[in-house]
Amino acid sequence: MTEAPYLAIAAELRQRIEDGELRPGERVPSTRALVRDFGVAMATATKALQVLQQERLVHPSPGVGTVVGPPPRARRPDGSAPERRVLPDGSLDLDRAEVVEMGIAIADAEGLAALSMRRIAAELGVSTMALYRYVGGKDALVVQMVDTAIGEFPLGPVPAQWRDAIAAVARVHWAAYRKHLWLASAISLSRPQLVPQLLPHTDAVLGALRGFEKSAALSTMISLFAYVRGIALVMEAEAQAEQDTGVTADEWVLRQGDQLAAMIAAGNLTAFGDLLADDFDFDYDLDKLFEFGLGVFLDGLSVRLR
Amino acid sequence: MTEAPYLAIAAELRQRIEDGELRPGERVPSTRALVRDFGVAMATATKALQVLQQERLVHPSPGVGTVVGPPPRARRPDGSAPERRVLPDGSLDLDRAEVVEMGIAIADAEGLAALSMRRIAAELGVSTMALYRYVGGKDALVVQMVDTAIGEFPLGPVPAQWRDAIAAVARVHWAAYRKHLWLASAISLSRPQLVPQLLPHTDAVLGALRGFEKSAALSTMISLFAYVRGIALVMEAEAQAEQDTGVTADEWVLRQGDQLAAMIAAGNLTAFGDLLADDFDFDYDLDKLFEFGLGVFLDGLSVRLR
DNA sequence: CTAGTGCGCGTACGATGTATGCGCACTAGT
DNA sequence: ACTAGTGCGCATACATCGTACGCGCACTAG
Repeated sequence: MTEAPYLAIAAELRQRIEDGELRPGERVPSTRALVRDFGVAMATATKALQVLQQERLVHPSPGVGTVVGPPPRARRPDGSAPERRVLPDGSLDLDRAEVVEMGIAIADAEGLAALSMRRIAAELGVSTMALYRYVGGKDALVVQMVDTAIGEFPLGPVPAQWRDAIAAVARVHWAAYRKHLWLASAISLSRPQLVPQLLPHTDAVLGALRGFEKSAALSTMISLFAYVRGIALVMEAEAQAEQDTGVTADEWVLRQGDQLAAMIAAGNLTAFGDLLADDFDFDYDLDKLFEFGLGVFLDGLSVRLR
Repeated sequence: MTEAPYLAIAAELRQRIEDGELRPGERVPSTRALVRDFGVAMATATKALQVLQQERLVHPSPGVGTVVGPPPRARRPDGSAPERRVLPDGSLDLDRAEVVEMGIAIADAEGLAALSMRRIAAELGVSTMALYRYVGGKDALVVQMVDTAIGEFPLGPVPAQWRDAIAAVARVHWAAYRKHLWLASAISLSRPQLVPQLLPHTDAVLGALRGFEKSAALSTMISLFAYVRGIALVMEAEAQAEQDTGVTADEWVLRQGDQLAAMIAAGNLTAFGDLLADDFDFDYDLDKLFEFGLGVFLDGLSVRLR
């Protein structure tokens, strides 16, 4: 799930193209040639070429082979759309969007753990492997999901005051996490892939802090996002636990109360004991919690950045 | 991996014991009886009884059955330790510790993704299923790993000043995350299970904030831990990516630079562009980053809590 | 000695992500 | 018109996972 067999072939071909060894118009080795030369299977070679195609470095020319260079403007043979449409430029974004949307829908409803390629395929009424024509793999799919999920929450006009601006970005982030509970862990799981829709957010924060030292601005941004995601993860864990066990946090405390009390007594955890002693009822409102932490962070920034 | 088949049986029996329907000294249904009555397999019944045994609600009496009540003081038949020792009280903590240690070792070296029951078993030179006698399942194992990993970092004396106290706890946490890169995501993944070794930490924070409003103290604690884990996740992602791809963050920026620049240009992300424009070199030191954010947070608390 | 117990672990099941290979529609060249 | 060769699409199959299952064993009470 984290390996890369066909990517090596793609990389090699890409190198050859960039070095000018393969010039535009020339034919890149056919899938069968790749099969022979690299000792791999047909589909692996196909996938390698597919990668380069998505990068628009090459394009297939039926009956000829795969040639170097971007695809020509599509000739629309008119009509004959095979149920699922293909965009004018030959890319397959429309179907990809469908797959990604379905992924998001499943993850929203049942969490990232319930997200499987088979599940998506079944839900869309297509075969499992058909998905791989649109998304490249599960990891890539998740990155796409993250990107479009964040894209649902555009920034809007950013306030002039740096403090308000930062708060606005943080709240947008929070809103996204709140709607898509899986988002927080998905962002951390997917390697530091480029998430284009995230760039305006980082830009807004950096812009708001333009007056300050650069390293401080960068540190601030990372800290801020780390904090927001941290709280979001708390929220996700709570939601998942409740879904899995059917027990809310309050009920859990009630049920585990004895064990907890015993441990508190055993470890003479006085402060903890005090907290539970008087019937103090902490309402587990994560929105308030988030705003509290955000306020603290911003106050701290005011001090630090003068 | 997240279901509970044998636990239902355990719960039912526990209920019967607590209700007094099964009194101390009486025999709980034998494994074979459970197999018959619940329509499950032998091992499932065995596991159910094992659960109650670990809770010390029942104990096995060879040749008789499993009887209600805590186990008697062990008779040591002396010698005859079958290679792997068993503790005097009959528990199996020693071997469990071995399993947990091995899990930690693997996760430390290759990340949580590389952690599998088979792998642990192979590394220990035992059969896979033998592990289940000591740890109950992978989820439980991970919780154990988290607990002992945190346990490696005891608190020591907590400073008197609330600010210093909180900082001390946060730094201990950070040290733990730093040594065990998998810890941050493991804590979030494992359900809100009780992690005993964590209690002193929360207690220390709550104790330091005793003077303040209770809900504020609790919010502060959660926010603090969320922040620390958030930064730790950034660190983990970076480490994982580097291990998987063999590319450091700096190299990545260099390599992806073009793509990034294109996106910046396309989205007119001016602030971002400025940052990359002059050859500003952000040294990606996560320790400094962590301290920066911690400082901000503490400054903010000073303001908020007066 | 026997009948019954719990224990330990080898085997096997049902998931997963995805590499593999086959049949097909298609086109360029003859 | 025909053939040889292409890329495409998907059904099949594999490796890996967590762990439920069931068998054989050592043991003890009667």
